Amino acid sequence: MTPLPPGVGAVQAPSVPLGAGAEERRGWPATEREALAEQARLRPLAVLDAEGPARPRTLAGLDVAYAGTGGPEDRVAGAVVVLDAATLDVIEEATAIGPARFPYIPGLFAFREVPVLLAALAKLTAPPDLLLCDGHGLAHPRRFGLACHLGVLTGLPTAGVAKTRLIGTHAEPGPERGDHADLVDEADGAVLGRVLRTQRGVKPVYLSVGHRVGLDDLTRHVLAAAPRYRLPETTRRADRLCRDALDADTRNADTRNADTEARA
DNA sequence: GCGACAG
DNA sequence: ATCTTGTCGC
Repeated sequence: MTPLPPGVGAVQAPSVPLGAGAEERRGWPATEREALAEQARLRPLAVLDAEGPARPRTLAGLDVAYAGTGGPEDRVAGAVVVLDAATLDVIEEATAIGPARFPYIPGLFAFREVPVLLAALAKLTAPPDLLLCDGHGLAHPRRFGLACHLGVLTGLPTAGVAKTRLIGTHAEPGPERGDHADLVDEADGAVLGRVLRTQRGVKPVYLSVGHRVGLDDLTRHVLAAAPRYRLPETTRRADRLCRDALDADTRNADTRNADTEARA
Protein backbone atom coordinates (compact mmCIF):
# COMPACT_ATOMS: atom_id res chain seq x y z
CA MET A 1 0.00 0.00 0.00
CA THR A 2 0.98 3.64 -0.03
CA PRO A 3 2.27 4.36 3.46
CA LEU A 4 1.51 7.90 4.45
CA PRO A 5 4.53 10.00 5.32
CA PRO A 6 5.82 9.74 8.89
CA GLY A 7 4.45 13.14 9.68
CA VAL A 8 1.68 13.23 7.14
CA GLY A 9 0.10 10.05 8.37
CA ALA A 10 1.12 9.83 11.98
CA VAL A 11 0.79 13.33 13.36
CA GLN A 12 -2.59 14.03 11.83
CA ALA A 13 -4.80 11.00 11.42
CA PRO A 14 -6.11 10.73 7.87
CA SER A 15 -9.80 11.45 7.56
CA VAL A 16 -10.20 8.15 5.79
CA PRO A 17 -8.19 5.56 7.75
CA LEU A 18 -9.62 2.64 5.83
CA GLY A 19 -9.33 4.28 2.44
CA ALA A 20 -5.86 3.04 1.58
CA GLY A 21 -6.75 -0.52 2.42
CA ALA A 22 -9.98 -0.40 0.50
CA GLU A 23 -8.26 0.97 -2.56
CA GLU A 24 -5.67 -1.75 -2.31
CA ARG A 25 -8.31 -4.45 -2.26
CA ARG A 26 -10.41 -2.96 -5.00
CA GLY A 27 -7.59 -1.47 -7.04
CA TRP A 28 -7.21 2.03 -8.37
CA PRO A 29 -10.21 3.14 -10.45
CA ALA A 30 -9.81 1.86 -13.99
CA THR A 31 -12.87 3.41 -15.52
CA GLU A 32 -14.63 6.73 -15.41
CA ARG A 33 -17.58 5.31 -13.54
CA GLU A 34 -15.35 3.76 -10.89
CA ALA A 35 -13.56 7.05 -10.44
CA LEU A 36 -16.87 8.88 -10.08
CA ALA A 37 -17.95 6.35 -7.46
CA GLU A 38 -14.73 6.87 -5.52
CA GLN A 39 -15.22 10.64 -5.64
CA ALA A 40 -18.71 10.24 -4.28
CA ARG A 41 -17.40 8.03 -1.48
CA LEU A 42 -14.69 10.47 -0.39
CA ARG A 43 -16.54 13.72 -0.96
CA PRO A 44 -18.45 13.81 2.33
CA LEU A 45 -15.17 13.40 4.23
CA ALA A 46 -13.78 16.75 3.14
CA VAL A 47 -13.94 19.49 5.78
CA LEU A 48 -14.93 22.60 3.88
CA ASP A 49 -16.18 24.90 6.61
CA ALA A 50 -12.93 25.40 8.52
CA GLU A 51 -10.84 28.50 9.06
CA GLY A 52 -7.08 28.84 9.09
CA PRO A 53 -4.43 27.79 9.27
CA ALA A 54 -3.80 31.23 10.77
CA ARG A 55 -0.03 31.06 11.13
CA PRO A 56 1.34 28.14 9.15
CA ARG A 57 5.07 27.67 9.70
CA THR A 58 5.44 25.84 6.40
CA LEU A 59 3.72 25.91 3.02
CA ALA A 60 4.07 23.06 0.55
CA GLY A 61 3.71 23.33 -3.20
CA LEU A 62 2.75 20.25 -5.24
CA ASP A 63 2.87 19.75 -8.98
CA VAL A 64 3.34 17.06 -11.63
CA ALA A 65 4.93 16.80 -15.06
CA TYR A 66 4.04 14.28 -17.77
CA ALA A 67 6.02 12.50 -20.45
CA GLY A 68 3.17 11.58 -22.79
CA THR A 69 0.17 13.52 -24.01
CA GLY A 70 -2.61 12.45 -21.70
CA GLY A 71 -2.89 8.69 -22.10
CA PRO A 72 -3.05 6.13 -19.26
CA GLU A 73 0.49 4.98 -19.94
CA ASP A 74 2.31 8.26 -19.62
CA ARG A 75 5.12 8.65 -17.12
CA VAL A 76 4.29 11.03 -14.33
CA ALA A 77 6.69 12.86 -12.05
CA GLY A 78 5.35 14.44 -8.90
CA ALA A 79 7.07 16.91 -6.62
CA VAL A 80 6.47 18.55 -3.28
CA VAL A 81 8.48 21.51 -2.07
CA VAL A 82 8.19 22.68 1.52
CA LEU A 83 8.89 26.35 2.11
CA ASP A 84 9.27 28.41 5.26
CA ALA A 85 6.08 30.45 5.20
CA ALA A 86 7.86 33.54 6.52
CA THR A 87 11.00 33.61 4.40
CA LEU A 88 9.92 31.36 1.50
CA ASP A 89 13.23 29.52 1.82
CA VAL A 90 13.18 25.86 0.80
CA ILE A 91 13.09 23.56 3.81
CA GLU A 92 12.63 20.21 2.13
CA GLU A 93 11.91 18.66 -1.26
CA ALA A 94 10.76 15.26 -2.49
CA THR A 95 9.84 13.68 -5.82
CA ALA A 96 8.37 10.43 -7.10
CA ILE A 97 7.92 8.95 -10.55
CA GLY A 98 5.52 6.35 -11.83
CA PRO A 99 3.16 5.41 -14.64
CA ALA A 100 -0.03 7.40 -15.06
CA ARG A 101 -2.82 5.24 -13.67
CA PHE A 102 -5.62 7.13 -15.33
CA PRO A 103 -6.18 9.22 -18.46
CA TYR A 104 -6.66 12.96 -18.25
CA ILE A 105 -10.34 13.72 -17.90
CA PRO A 106 -11.46 17.15 -16.69
CA GLY A 107 -13.11 16.59 -13.32
CA LEU A 108 -11.23 13.34 -12.67
CA PHE A 109 -7.85 14.95 -12.58
CA ALA A 110 -6.95 13.57 -9.16
CA PHE A 111 -6.90 9.96 -10.28
CA ARG A 112 -3.99 10.82 -12.51
CA GLU A 113 -1.93 12.88 -10.08
CA VAL A 114 -2.73 11.64 -6.59
CA PRO A 115 -0.67 8.39 -6.61
CA VAL A 116 2.63 10.04 -7.42
CA LEU A 117 1.94 13.01 -5.16
CA LEU A 118 1.21 10.73 -2.19
CA ALA A 119 4.45 8.90 -2.92
CA ALA A 120 6.38 12.17 -2.88
CA LEU A 121 4.64 13.32 0.32
CA ALA A 122 5.56 10.04 1.98
CA LYS A 123 9.22 10.93 1.60
CA LEU A 124 8.96 14.09 3.69
CA THR A 125 10.32 14.02 7.23
CA ALA A 126 7.58 16.28 8.59
CA PRO A 127 4.02 17.18 7.56
CA PRO A 128 3.63 20.65 6.01
CA ASP A 129 1.10 22.99 7.63
CA LEU A 130 -0.67 23.66 4.34
CA LEU A 131 -0.60 21.93 0.95
CA LEU A 132 -1.09 24.15 -2.09
CA CYS A 133 -2.09 22.02 -5.08
CA ASP A 134 -1.95 22.88 -8.77
CA GLY A 135 -5.63 22.64 -9.60
CA HIS A 136 -8.94 23.20 -7.85
CA GLY A 137 -10.50 22.05 -4.63
CA LEU A 138 -14.14 22.96 -4.07
CA ALA A 139 -14.31 24.72 -7.43
CA HIS A 140 -15.06 21.44 -9.13
CA PRO A 141 -18.12 20.04 -11.00
CA ARG A 142 -18.87 17.69 -8.08
CA ARG A 143 -17.22 19.84 -5.41
CA PHE A 144 -14.28 17.48 -5.02
CA GLY A 145 -11.22 18.56 -6.95
CA LEU A 146 -7.63 17.42 -6.51
CA ALA A 147 -7.06 19.56 -3.42
CA CYS A 148 -10.05 18.03 -1.61
CA HIS A 149 -9.00 14.54 -2.63
CA LEU A 150 -5.45 15.01 -1.39
CA GLY A 151 -6.72 16.59 1.80
CA VAL A 152 -9.00 13.69 2.62
CA LEU A 153 -6.30 11.11 1.91
CA THR A 154 -3.60 12.85 3.96
CA GLY A 155 -5.66 14.55 6.62
CA LEU A 156 -3.65 17.72 6.04
CA PRO A 157 -5.00 21.22 5.32
CA THR A 158 -5.11 21.62 1.53
CA ALA A 159 -6.19 24.18 -1.02
CA GLY A 160 -6.29 24.55 -4.76
CA VAL A 161 -4.32 27.21 -6.61
CA ALA A 162 -5.23 26.91 -10.29
CA LYS A 163 -4.06 28.89 -13.27
CA THR A 164 -7.32 28.62 -15.17
CA ARG A 165 -11.01 28.17 -14.47
CA LEU A 166 -12.81 24.85 -14.42
CA ILE A 167 -16.30 25.90 -13.36
CA GLY A 168 -18.00 28.96 -11.96
CA THR A 169 -18.35 32.56 -13.06
CA HIS A 170 -16.81 35.73 -11.68
CA ALA A 171 -16.40 39.42 -12.15
CA GLU A 172 -13.04 40.72 -13.34
CA PRO A 173 -10.94 41.39 -10.21
CA GLY A 174 -9.53 44.88 -9.70
CA PRO A 175 -6.16 45.63 -11.33
CA GLU A 176 -4.06 45.78 -8.18
CA ARG A 177 -2.22 43.06 -6.33
CA GLY A 178 -4.58 41.61 -3.76
CA ASP A 179 -7.75 42.54 -5.61
CA HIS A 180 -10.14 39.62 -5.87
CA ALA A 181 -13.61 38.46 -6.83
CA ASP A 182 -15.80 35.56 -5.79
CA LEU A 183 -15.96 32.48 -8.01
CA VAL A 184 -19.63 31.59 -8.02
CA ASP A 185 -21.73 28.63 -9.09
CA GLU A 186 -24.45 30.12 -11.28
CA ALA A 187 -26.75 27.23 -10.51
CA ASP A 188 -27.15 27.87 -6.79
CA GLY A 189 -25.19 31.02 -6.09
CA ALA A 190 -22.68 29.15 -3.93
CA VAL A 191 -19.23 30.65 -3.56
CA LEU A 192 -16.81 28.06 -4.96
CA GLY A 193 -13.62 30.00 -4.46
CA ARG A 194 -11.87 33.27 -5.18
CA VAL A 195 -10.20 34.80 -8.21
CA LEU A 196 -7.09 36.60 -6.97
CA ARG A 197 -4.80 39.10 -8.68
CA THR A 198 -1.37 38.32 -7.27
CA GLN A 199 0.47 41.05 -9.18
CA ARG A 200 -0.57 44.22 -10.90
CA GLY A 201 -1.36 43.61 -14.55
CA VAL A 202 -1.25 39.80 -14.57
CA LYS A 203 -3.99 37.26 -15.08
CA PRO A 204 -5.56 36.23 -11.77
CA VAL A 205 -5.22 32.80 -10.16
CA TYR A 206 -8.10 30.66 -8.91
CA LEU A 207 -8.18 29.73 -5.25
CA SER A 208 -10.49 27.25 -3.62
CA VAL A 209 -10.71 25.37 -0.38
CA GLY A 210 -9.58 21.79 -0.33
CA HIS A 211 -9.73 20.46 3.22
CA ARG A 212 -9.52 22.12 6.64
CA VAL A 213 -8.69 25.61 5.36
CA GLY A 214 -10.47 28.96 5.20
CA LEU A 215 -10.67 31.09 2.05
CA ASP A 216 -9.56 34.30 3.76
CA ASP A 217 -6.53 32.69 5.37
CA LEU A 218 -5.73 30.95 2.11
CA THR A 219 -5.83 34.25 0.25
CA ARG A 220 -3.34 35.78 2.70
CA HIS A 221 -0.94 32.87 2.42
CA VAL A 222 -1.02 32.73 -1.36
CA LEU A 223 -0.48 36.47 -1.62
CA ALA A 224 2.44 36.25 0.80
CA ALA A 225 3.91 33.38 -1.19
CA ALA A 226 3.71 35.38 -4.43
CA PRO A 227 5.84 38.47 -3.65
CA ARG A 228 7.11 38.87 -7.19
CA TYR A 229 5.46 36.63 -9.74
CA ARG A 230 1.95 35.69 -10.74
CA LEU A 231 2.23 32.21 -9.26
CA PRO A 232 3.21 31.61 -5.63
CA GLU A 233 6.75 30.34 -5.01
CA THR A 234 5.29 27.04 -3.84
CA THR A 235 3.87 26.37 -7.29
CA ARG A 236 6.92 27.70 -9.13
CA ARG A 237 9.35 25.58 -7.13
CA ALA A 238 7.26 22.44 -7.41
CA ASP A 239 6.80 22.97 -11.14
CA ARG A 240 10.54 23.28 -11.64
CA LEU A 241 11.31 20.28 -9.45
CA CYS A 242 8.92 17.79 -11.05
CA ARG A 243 10.05 18.80 -14.51
CA ASP A 244 13.68 18.28 -13.55
CA ALA A 245 12.83 14.92 -12.00
CA LEU A 246 11.06 13.81 -15.19
CA ASP A 247 13.99 14.92 -17.36
CA ALA A 248 16.47 13.13 -15.12
CA ASP A 249 14.39 9.96 -15.31
CA THR A 250 14.22 10.25 -19.08
CA ARG A 251 18.00 10.56 -19.31
CA ASN A 252 18.48 7.53 -17.05
CA ALA A 253 16.14 5.48 -19.23
CA ASP A 254 17.99 6.54 -22.35
CA THR A 255 21.29 5.63 -20.77
CA ARG A 256 20.05 2.17 -19.77
CA ASN A 257 18.72 1.56 -23.27
CA ALA A 258 22.00 2.67 -24.80
CA ASP A 259 23.90 0.27 -22.52
CA THR A 260 21.61 -2.60 -23.41
CA GLU A 261 22.03 -1.72 -27.06
CA ALA A 262 25.82 -1.69 -26.77
CA ARG A 263 25.95 -5.00 -24.93
CA ALA A 264 23.87 -6.71 -27.59
C1' DG B 1 -27.04 18.35 -30.45
C1' DC B 2 -23.44 22.22 -29.37
C1' DG B 3 -19.81 24.03 -26.37
C1' DA B 4 -16.79 23.82 -22.02
C1' DC B 5 -13.38 21.34 -20.15
C1' DA B 6 -7.98 21.89 -13.61
C1' DG B 7 -3.28 19.51 -15.76
C1' DA C 1 0.17 19.14 -19.50
C1' DT C 2 3.28 18.94 -23.94
C1' DC C 3 4.67 20.20 -28.78
C1' DT C 4 7.75 24.59 -30.41
C1' DT C 5 10.58 30.07 -33.04
C1' DG C 6 10.63 34.01 -32.70
C1' DT C 7 9.53 38.14 -30.49
C1' DC C 8 7.95 42.22 -27.53
C1' DG C 9 9.23 44.27 -23.12
C1' DC C 10 11.60 45.36 -18.60
